Amino acid sequence: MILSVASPASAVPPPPRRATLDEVARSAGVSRSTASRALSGGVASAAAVDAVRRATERLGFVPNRAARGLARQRTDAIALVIPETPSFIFYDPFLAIVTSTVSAACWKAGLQPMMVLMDPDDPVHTIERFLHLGNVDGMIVTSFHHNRPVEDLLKTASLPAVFIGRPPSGSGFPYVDVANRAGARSATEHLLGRGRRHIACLSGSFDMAAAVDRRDGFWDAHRSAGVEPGPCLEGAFTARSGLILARRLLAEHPETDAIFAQSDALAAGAIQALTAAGRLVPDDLAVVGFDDFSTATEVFPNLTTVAQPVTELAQAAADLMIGHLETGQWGDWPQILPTELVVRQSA
Amino acid sequence: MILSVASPASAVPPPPRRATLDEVARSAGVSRSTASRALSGGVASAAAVDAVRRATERLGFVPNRAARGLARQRTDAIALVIPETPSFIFYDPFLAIVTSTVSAACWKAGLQPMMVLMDPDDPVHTIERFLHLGNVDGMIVTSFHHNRPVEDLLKTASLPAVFIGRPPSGSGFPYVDVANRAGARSATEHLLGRGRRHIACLSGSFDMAAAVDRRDGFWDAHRSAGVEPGPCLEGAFTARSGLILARRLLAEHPETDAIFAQSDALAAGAIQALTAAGRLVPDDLAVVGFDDFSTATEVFPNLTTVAQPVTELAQAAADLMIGHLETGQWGDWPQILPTELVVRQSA
DNA sequence: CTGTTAGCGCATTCAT
DNA sequence: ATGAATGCGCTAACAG
Repeated sequence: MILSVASPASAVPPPPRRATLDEVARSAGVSRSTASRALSGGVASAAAVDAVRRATERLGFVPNRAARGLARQRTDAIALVIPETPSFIFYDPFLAIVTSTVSAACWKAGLQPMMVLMDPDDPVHTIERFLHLGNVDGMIVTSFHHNRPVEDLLKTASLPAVFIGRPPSGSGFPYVDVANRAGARSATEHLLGRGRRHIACLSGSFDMAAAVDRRDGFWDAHRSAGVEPGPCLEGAFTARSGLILARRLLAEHPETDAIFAQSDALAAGAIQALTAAGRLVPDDLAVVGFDDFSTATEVFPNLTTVAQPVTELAQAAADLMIGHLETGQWGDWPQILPTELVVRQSA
Repeated sequence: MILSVASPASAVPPPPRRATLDEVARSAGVSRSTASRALSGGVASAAAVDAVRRATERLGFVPNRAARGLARQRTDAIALVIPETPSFIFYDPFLAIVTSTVSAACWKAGLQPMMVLMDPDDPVHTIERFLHLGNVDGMIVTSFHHNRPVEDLLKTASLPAVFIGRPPSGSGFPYVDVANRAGARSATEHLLGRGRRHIACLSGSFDMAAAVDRRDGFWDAHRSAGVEPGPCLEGAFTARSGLILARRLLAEHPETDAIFAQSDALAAGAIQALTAAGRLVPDDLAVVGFDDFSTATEVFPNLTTVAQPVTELAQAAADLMIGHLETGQWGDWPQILPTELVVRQSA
């Protein structure tokens, strides 16, 4: 009786040590190499494959990643590099979508995604060491700001890399992007089509390619229409920035009758400033955003905005990377995905 | 000449193969084990440490993670498990903050964070195999819905785990959480203090502990004040849900003069519905949210809301996990972090 | 304090 | 088609 108290049947779980390939092989009555082949699709008799498969299930075998990596000289892991200060990452739906999409794609392909947050101001020593052969097989870089040290670091990593968003020209990195310029142009044309003639542009930081491209699209539309473009105010892609820039705009350019904001967050901030100043949207000032994230339908009035296919973008980047890892070749790039103007209430 | 064309000096980059510990040791004139100790802080003479350090820099040595993991029987990686459908993850600032905070904390501690997105509806076979000894040393679980299969899966993983947010009662997992109940209570009390007597609650799904706790706090405040609580409508923590629930509320409970929304997104959706219906916020209906994410200051009127310290929460979870990995012991838990009511315009 | 000796778990030659 | 042998790069006893 005492014994059963000291060690009831349910008290001692089976030792948590995992089964090894060796044990599977023995249990299946084959050699380790045969077991290895059977599991990884090498040559093996049907009988062997079956026996190994059953032993695998019986023992709950799951291959050890480190061991496999050591032997195969690859990690089956890829880094998702985001050179951005954490405080921004928090509030950026773009990065959230990219992160989860890339993650899902990697898992599906048997790769492990690793998020590498990389504060540009930090001593990036840890990450520098990490981004080297032996830790990951490749990297996907997004939210890249023009920044020489970081660019050099990525280059010396001598790892296959693909960028989400146009990389610094001449860097030669494969990349995918959305049609920022065309999208901005269509947004601006929409405004012009509604008879607006004093359109301002609220821009993200010009150290990012997206901000530059969208500004150029804004200018393109004006040039084609023969209309003088309004001012282009540079800030960040945030609501706070939108608030501040819009206030400045009202003060310095009171004739403005429309705003092209380079992000939904910028637009939301701008609308807030306008509303607070007693201006009606879209009557007094029309506003169009860029992104079509959830903010677009959370603000009032709902945002007319340029929808960008972020999920597809991230998927394309992942596919490019995965393809390269599997074939050693790069697929077609750059892939430029189309945007679409979504007309709601704000313009 | 032909030879030089076939292999110009600049065409063949130095073999990208990394230096190994062996080479470092040889270059430093010591044995491999001494080099190993010197690098990982074991016993070694100052001279040896110095020689190894220099050789390391000279050769650009970076230790191979897989090899180290194999030898030490630990991976120095932890999983951040998010059992949530991707479509939701996209738009949840809570998860974004948790993700980046946990990531940063892990990197700092020399651990590699791995985001494990886990669609509850998927055949989770891949992940099931992943969450086992040999792939990660532990896991941090967040955004947990009551879901038996997933709970069982996490348990059978027999991995150290810590939850962000109260886990299913009786599960025994260490966890950290915010004071949801007290926070909801203070929000409701604020509304009562402004003379509101018909307060409704817009709730997230009750399969999440946070929704239940916040509802209880809503009731607590009413009970203490001797006021009959208004209806509690269940939905999700999203803006879309807020829109729908608020419409229903207006139709079914027209006497309502205030809303406690269990998230900022819910509040934003509700405000939109109210505005569309011609109700003034906060005059006709006061609204208070929960979270204090960026939405709170992006909507108009700005949200009075219960701020929750998500960064600290995530940090606490990471610390708990890291501490366990280092000492084998669990630190104090549960840690319940305080919330704070932030009064703005909406109530 | 240091070098020698064994593995860690798996993939992959090479024979058979 | 299969098994035996070898090695991936590192850590951890173990003697010295």
